[in-house]
Amino acid sequence: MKVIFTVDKTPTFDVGQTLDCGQVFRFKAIEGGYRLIAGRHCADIFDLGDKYRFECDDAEFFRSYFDFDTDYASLQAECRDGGMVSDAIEYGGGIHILRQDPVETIFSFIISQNNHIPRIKGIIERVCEALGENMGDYYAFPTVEALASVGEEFYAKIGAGYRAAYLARVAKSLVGVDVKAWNALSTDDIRAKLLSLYGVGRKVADCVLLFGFNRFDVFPVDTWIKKVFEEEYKNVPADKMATLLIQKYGYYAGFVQQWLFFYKRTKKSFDKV
DNA sequence: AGCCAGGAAGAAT
DNA sequence: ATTCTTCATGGC
Repeated sequence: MKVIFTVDKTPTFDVGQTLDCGQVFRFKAIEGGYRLIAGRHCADIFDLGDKYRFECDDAEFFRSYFDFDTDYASLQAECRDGGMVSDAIEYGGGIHILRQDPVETIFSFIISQNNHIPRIKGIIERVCEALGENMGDYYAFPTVEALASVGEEFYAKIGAGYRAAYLARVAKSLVGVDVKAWNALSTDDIRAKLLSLYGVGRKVADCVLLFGFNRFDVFPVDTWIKKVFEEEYKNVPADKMATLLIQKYGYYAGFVQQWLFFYKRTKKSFDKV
């Protein structure tokens, strides 16, 4: 925890929005900002009003992780529709889509299924405390070997519920697999590999594609997104709905999904728009 | 107290 | 190929 750098707060970058839009779970509020843990790295991020001060162990890691090289302003300009998407961008335009580790996102989003965010965070934290390397004042996300060194009983004991069997089995099936190498494949081919993992369906696969592989021609459909489009696509199954929304929003579907998700989940007056 | 949570597997139809 | 049921647990 020795490297320090600052980043401007702009209309297209807000740390609070970026962390709270549901894409990442290992963060918490601290005095004056947030503590974020990603993989084996940690950053304390302080809100200085007009900028953010990052105190971390690896500046290059977090500069890449926060996706500062993407031009969000022109991205947003292309996505504005004068309607719902424009409103969502107006509300959550400070969101950046993080560049997370694929294996960490696989496990995190298996845990997330049919679950609450506070509980998801608790389960992930207990897994890291038990199996991750002690980095001093935090725990690294465990290696797949560590995750595979325990069985279903462990994951049940730390509160994963019926997802315990999924976690144990996926851990063992990923030992020795170079998941990052899947990046060379097409979005559809990566999705097929993800769907072959026990406990990974279309929704979790699309979250991993978006947050772990940074593929934006995906549209994860969950209960909140269903609410957004309930009139437009009523009685359409979630995975078919995802396909329709990808056709509708094209290459930027993933960004649109995040803006709409954040807007619907956090803005109470959304329905009156 | 009940209902719901960023779903998916397996069975039934 | 599509729909229904079940799954474990905590937060609200």
